[in-house]
Amino acid sequence: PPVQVKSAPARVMPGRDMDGKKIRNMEQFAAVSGISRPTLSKYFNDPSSVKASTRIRIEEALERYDYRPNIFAMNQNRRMTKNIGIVVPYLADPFFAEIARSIERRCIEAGYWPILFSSHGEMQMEINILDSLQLLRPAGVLLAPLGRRSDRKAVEDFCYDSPTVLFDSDIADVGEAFIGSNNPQSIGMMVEYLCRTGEPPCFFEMKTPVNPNARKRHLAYISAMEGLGYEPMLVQVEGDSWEFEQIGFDGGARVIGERSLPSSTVLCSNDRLAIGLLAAAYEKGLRVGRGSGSALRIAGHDDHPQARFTCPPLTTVSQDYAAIAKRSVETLFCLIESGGRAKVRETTLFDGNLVMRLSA
Amino acid sequence: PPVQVKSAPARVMPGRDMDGKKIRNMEQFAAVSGISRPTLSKYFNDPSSVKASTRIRIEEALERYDYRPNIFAMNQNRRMTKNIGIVVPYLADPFFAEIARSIERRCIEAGYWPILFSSHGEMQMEINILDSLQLLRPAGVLLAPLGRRSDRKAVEDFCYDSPTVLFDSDIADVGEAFIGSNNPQSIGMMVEYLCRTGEPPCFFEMKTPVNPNARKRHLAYISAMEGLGYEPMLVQVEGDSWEFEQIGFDGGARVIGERSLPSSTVLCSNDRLAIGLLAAAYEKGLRVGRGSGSALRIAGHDDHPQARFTCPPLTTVSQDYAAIAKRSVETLFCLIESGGRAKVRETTLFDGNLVMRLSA
DNA sequence: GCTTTTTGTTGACGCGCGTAAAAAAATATT
DNA sequence: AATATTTTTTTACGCGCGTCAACAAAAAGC
Repeated sequence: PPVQVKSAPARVMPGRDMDGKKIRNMEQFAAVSGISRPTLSKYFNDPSSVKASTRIRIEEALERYDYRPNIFAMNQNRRMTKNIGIVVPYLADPFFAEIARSIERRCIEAGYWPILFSSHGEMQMEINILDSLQLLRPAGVLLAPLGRRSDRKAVEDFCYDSPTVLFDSDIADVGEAFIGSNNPQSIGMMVEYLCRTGEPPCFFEMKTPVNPNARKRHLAYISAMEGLGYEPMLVQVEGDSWEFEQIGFDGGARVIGERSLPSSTVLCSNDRLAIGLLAAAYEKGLRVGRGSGSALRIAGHDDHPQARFTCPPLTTVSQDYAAIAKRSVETLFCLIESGGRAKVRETTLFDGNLVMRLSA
Repeated sequence: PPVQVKSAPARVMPGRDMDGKKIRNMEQFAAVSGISRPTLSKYFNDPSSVKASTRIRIEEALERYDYRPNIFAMNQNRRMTKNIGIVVPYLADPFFAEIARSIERRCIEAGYWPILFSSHGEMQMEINILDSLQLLRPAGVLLAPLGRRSDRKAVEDFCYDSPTVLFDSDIADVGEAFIGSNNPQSIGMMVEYLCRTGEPPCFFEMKTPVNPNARKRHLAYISAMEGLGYEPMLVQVEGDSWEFEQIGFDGGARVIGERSLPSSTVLCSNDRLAIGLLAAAYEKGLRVGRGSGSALRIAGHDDHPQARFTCPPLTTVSQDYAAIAKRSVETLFCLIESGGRAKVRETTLFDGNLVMRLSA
C-alpha cells in the first residue's frame, strides 16, 4: 500500500486585469480597447493584416487586459483551423519522440497548433486517432503510419478529407507526399563497409516486420550482397510487437545458443534490434567489436539516440532526423498553401551517413 | 541532395451515406432520424441518459448516416469539456512515454479526450503549453512539471483555473494532489543492499539536477548511509540538460580518468545516468558487474525500459509505472467529479522494488 | 486642395450546438 | 381507467467569433 500524506492545499488568486474584471469575449475587449470587433478579428487571424498603428494600439490594450480569443469559437467558424495533426506509430521509441519534437517546434514557429498522437503500435488505435483527428478539422496532418499494421482503407479515407503528408513509413499512393530515408543507399553503404573490413554480414531482422522500412532494408541487403558477389544470409527472429530490444534479445540469445549465426558479422535491421542483440551477446559471453579479440561484429541502422551509449558503442547509419522533420513540415506547408492537394505525389528520400563506432 | 520521385496521387472517394448526401449538423440528423435535436444532444453527452428504445433508434440511424457532432461547437457551449491535458517534461525519455501511454489509454476508456504535451525540458515551453492548455478549458490536467526549471508562479496560476494533479515531480503546495515514488524507501533499500553485498556505494548525480526527485534521492542516500554508519560519498557531475546519458558518460569518463571515484560501487541517481556511466566504464576498460573479476558495481534507479538491455544488465529499483499512472488518473477523476477542488492535498508515494541484475 | 486608395467601423447574420421552459407524448402506478 | 411519473418535443435563446456589405475615416497620390 502506497504512502499517503495530506496537507491543506494552497489557493492562489492569480493576477487579474487592471480593473480587476476579467474580459470574457472579443466584444468586451473591443469596448475597452476602442477597436472595433471585426478589426480585432482580423488582427487575431493575422496581426500583419491591420495597419501598423492600430496593431500597436491593439497590442498595448492586450498587455493591459490580457484577453485571449476563445479557440473553440474561432475554429468553429474558420474555413480552416490552425491545427496540425502529428501521428507517430510508437512514441516510446526515442526516434519518434525526437522527430515529433522537431516537428512540433517548427509548427509552433509557423503559427500553427500541433497536436501529437501516438498509435502505440496498435491498428485500432491508429484508426481511432485518425477518426478523432478528423473532428479537429486540421489544416494538415503529418502521419508516420504503423505500416504493415495500418488499415489502408482507413488511412486512404482519412487522406481524402485532410491534407496529409506521410513520413518514415510509406503506404503506396496514399497521402500527398512521402518523406523518408533512402534504405538502398544506406544499407548498401553499410554492407560495402562491412564486407570491405571483415567477414560479409548476415542480416538480422524480424520475420514479420511491423514496418515497410524493414522490408526495404531486407531487399536492399540482398541486392547489396549480390552486387558484391556474396551470398545473402538472413537471420529472421520471431516477434511482431514494437518491443524491438526484447525481440532482438530473445532471438539473438536463441541463434547464439544454437550457434546458428551464419556469419560473425551481423547487420541488424535497426538499432533497437541491435541493442537487444548486444545484450544477448553479452549474456552469452561473446565479445563484440571490430578488434582482434572480438567474436562478433554488430551493426545497426538509424543512429538511435541510445546507440552511442551501448557497450561497445554501436556502429550504425545515421538518419538525418532534423532533415526529415524539416522537409516534412515544409512539404505540408506548401500543400496547405496550395489548397491541400498536390498535383504529383512527391517521394523524398534522404541518404544516411555511416557512423563508425566500436561495434563493427 | 535527397532523392526525389514523383507519381500521380491516388484520389479515393470514401464511402458516403445511403442517400449520398453528407449530414452537416445535428439539425439535419434530427430530421432524417426522426429524433428531436435536444434529445440527440442529450444522447451525445451521455448515451445512457435517454430511454433504451430511443437510444437504439439513434444508434441505428447513426449507422446509416454516419454523423458526428462538431467537437468545437460542443466544447464551446459545454460547462465543461471532455479534454484532459497531459503534460510531461521530456517525452524522448521512455519513462514518460510509457507513463503517458498508460494515462492516455485510461482517459480514453473513461470517455475523455486526452491531449499530450511535452515541455522538451524547457521552461518557456512549459509555460506556453500551460497557456495553450488553458484555452482548451480542460476538465482536468495531469502535470509532470519540469521541476527545478518550472516557473512556480505560472504553474500556480494555471492550477487556479484548471483542476490539476501533479505526478512524478512535486512542487510544494501546487496542484490538488501529487503522485510519485517513495525515494527514501527505494534509495534506502538499494543502499542497504549494496552495503550488504560489497563496498558501500558512492552516489553519482548531477551537480545541478533538473528534477526534485534527484534532490530527494540525494538526501535519502545521505541519510541511508549515515543510518548504516557509513560516510556518504558524493560524485557530482556537470550538466543541466535532459540528456542524462551524455552527462553520465562525460562525467563518468572524467572521474574514471582522474581515478577520483571514492568507491568501486556507484549508485546513480537514475538509470539514464547509469547508462552513460556504463558506457564510460566500458570505454575506459573497466569491467562492470558483481562478479569477482569486476572493477566496478553500478546501480541505477527507475527500472527504465532500457535498463534490462545494457551490458551488463542494470541492477536498479523499479518504479511501478502502471500504478503511478492508474492512481494519477483515478485521483484526477475524483477531483473532477468533486468539482475540481480537493479539500486536502493528498500526496501518494509508491514504494520501489529491487531489481537485481548483473551490474551490481 | 482634391481625388483615389487603403483601412476601419457599423450592423447584421451565420456557424453548430448547449440548455432551459413549457407543452405533449409515452410509460408506470394505483 | 384515471392519475402520477418519466421522457420527448417544441420553441427559443445564447455561446464567441467569422464574415460580409455598406459606409466612414484616414492615408496616399497628384
